[in-house]
Amino acid sequence: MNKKNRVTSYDVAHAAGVSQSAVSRVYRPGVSVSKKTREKVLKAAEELGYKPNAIARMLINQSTGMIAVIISSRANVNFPEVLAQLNKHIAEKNKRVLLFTLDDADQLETVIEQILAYQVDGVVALTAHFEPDSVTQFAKHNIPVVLYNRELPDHSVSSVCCNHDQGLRMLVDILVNHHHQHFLIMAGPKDSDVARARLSGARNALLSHGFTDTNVVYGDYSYDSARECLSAYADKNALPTAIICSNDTMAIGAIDEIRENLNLRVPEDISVVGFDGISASSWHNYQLTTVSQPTYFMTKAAVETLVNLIESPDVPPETRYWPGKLIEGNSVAAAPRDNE
Amino acid sequence: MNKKNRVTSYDVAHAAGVSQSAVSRVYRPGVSVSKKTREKVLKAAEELGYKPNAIARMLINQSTGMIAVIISSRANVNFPEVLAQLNKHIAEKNKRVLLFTLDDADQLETVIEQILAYQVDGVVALTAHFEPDSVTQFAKHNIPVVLYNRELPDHSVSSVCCNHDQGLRMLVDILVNHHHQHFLIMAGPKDSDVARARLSGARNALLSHGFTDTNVVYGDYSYDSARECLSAYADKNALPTAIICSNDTMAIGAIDEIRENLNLRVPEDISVVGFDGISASSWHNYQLTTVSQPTYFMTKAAVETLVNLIESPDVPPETRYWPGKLIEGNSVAAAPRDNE
DNA sequence: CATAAGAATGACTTCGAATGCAATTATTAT
DNA sequence: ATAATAATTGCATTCGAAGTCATTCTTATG
Repeated sequence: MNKKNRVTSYDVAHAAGVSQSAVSRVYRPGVSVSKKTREKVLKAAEELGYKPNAIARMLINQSTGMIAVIISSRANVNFPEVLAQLNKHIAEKNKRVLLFTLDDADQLETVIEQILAYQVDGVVALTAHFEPDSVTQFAKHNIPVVLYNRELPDHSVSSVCCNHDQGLRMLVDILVNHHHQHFLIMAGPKDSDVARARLSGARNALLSHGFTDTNVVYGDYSYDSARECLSAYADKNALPTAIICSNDTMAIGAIDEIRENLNLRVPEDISVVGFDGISASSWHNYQLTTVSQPTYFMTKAAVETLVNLIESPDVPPETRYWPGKLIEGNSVAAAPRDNE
Repeated sequence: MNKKNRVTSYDVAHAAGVSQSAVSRVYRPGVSVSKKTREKVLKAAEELGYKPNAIARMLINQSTGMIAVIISSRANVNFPEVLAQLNKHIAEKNKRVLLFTLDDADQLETVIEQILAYQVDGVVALTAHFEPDSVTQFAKHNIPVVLYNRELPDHSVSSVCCNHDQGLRMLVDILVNHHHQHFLIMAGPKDSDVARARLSGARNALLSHGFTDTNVVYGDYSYDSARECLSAYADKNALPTAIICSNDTMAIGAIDEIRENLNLRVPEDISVVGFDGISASSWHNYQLTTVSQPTYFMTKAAVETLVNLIESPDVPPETRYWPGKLIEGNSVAAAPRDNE
């Protein structure tokens, strides 16, 4: 035993009267050891409280079994769920999550250094502040990367994304079917990839119905920002009959602002749609029409893609899109007549 | 370079024309190296893309710089915030989070084995399924543990907890000051420590005002469960004038149920209080009177206590309580008169 | 200029488990 | 019983960085 009184394979070997190799072999599956030795070793290990040292094992195996997950703490609402599910899927692959937070660009270098130092088997990036250059760094060190809800322009890195275009098309179709013609897009922060994807999804969908130049206001995904920017917009513009919000939290903020300060009704006067399918979206007062991301499948796909890359580094990068699921609430109604 | 084409200190040493020891010294602070050698080494390292291997360093240093954080995925709502902040504070101490999920008791052994194998420097446990025996196992291996919002009966392990008793006393005092006399406690799941602490806090506070035998219904912290159990309760019992909910999500559920199905007003007919201070609690329709946990300080304290224990293992276990912060909303009003 | 004191350097060993190889033992066939 | 084969076992080495120790090179001082 050493100073930290850790029990090593040598201690067990000594106690069991066998060699260190024998002890090691008992803990490696598929290696031939006689019942007798195995029992002696396990008995001694039990008595001494021996647990194989994963660090030493990593060094010799050239594989740590650790996956770096990079998140930004100011991420959108469904991140806890995503993280928990990622963790679960990674655990099922018998690997572990090493967590890194990346809040602004100047931490980038430090975080990457650390990830490289820890010799992780792979990286899942859930963060916006992650430039193409960074990805290259990992590539240089042969560390597979999967982006979550983010894609690079050249698709040189594997990604798993929700199909925001398709989701927004479903929402816009519903609004158009309800004869809406005057829209407002409430977008998320400009530096978020997801927000950008949803904004362009909304624009594309509207365009395909012939609506050009729809007005856009920018919030920061929060309830308060939604109320503020809608209030500011209402001061200077004619109100739309339908608001397309880039997430549910802002949609809820918009609904409250419409009802409390604009003194109008939802959905009778203004229809509102969101995105994400957070639990609050189904609460009595809101009952949002929204689209939920298939988080379970997306996280599962991300982990599978990554593990695949770890096992076969030559698999080319793939981008997997998952369709959102429409949740029809009660926040959309027929557009009020223009001449009312 | 080896098969994974990792660059080692030997490669750098060779390229720089110095010994491996020299390279190592360049990366250890406070060791004497001449400017000349340092420059040669850094130049070679830069060219080769050398990053010190943290795994090898761990092995020789007998310290991994990793903190195991154990969470249960079905944890309460503010877990993402807690996890993000924990991670931040841990990163500031120049350590890393290794994440483990513990959803039910039968995973306990596996998770503990893995944590021990990974030679983490310490453990932060945010989970209910964590028996006193488990803690003993870590003690046996000299791994410091800090419990978050959980304490052992014998206080043999350090804990950082929100003072739920004090928080509920503030809430109950407000209700009593508003002349309420008929209460209902809506408690969280029976197997959650936090839920138990809040239940007993509510009972104690009521008792101190002379109210005994307050009725209790049990939800699972969710919106739907709140609506269901309140609805079931209302079918068979006289309604209280005040409902004390063990978290904000249930308080919101209770409010919606009161308004939508019991056709009563909040706060005029029934007052409702919550706990947690989630962002939805301040939304227009709810404006809950609630108590928020000082998450920032609690997570900071947890990390500091743990790091302390890592550096000085003989520090005795301490339990630190943090007071909740009262948020006065608009969900409490004077109790309606009995003879109304 | 000689010498002591100090700084810088490299050879070698350590951390703990895994594995190729050679030696040994057990098993099977003859 | 004996040879032939297979199954175990232990020795020695490996993974990559860090630290001990002895040695060499500087620099300052009398």
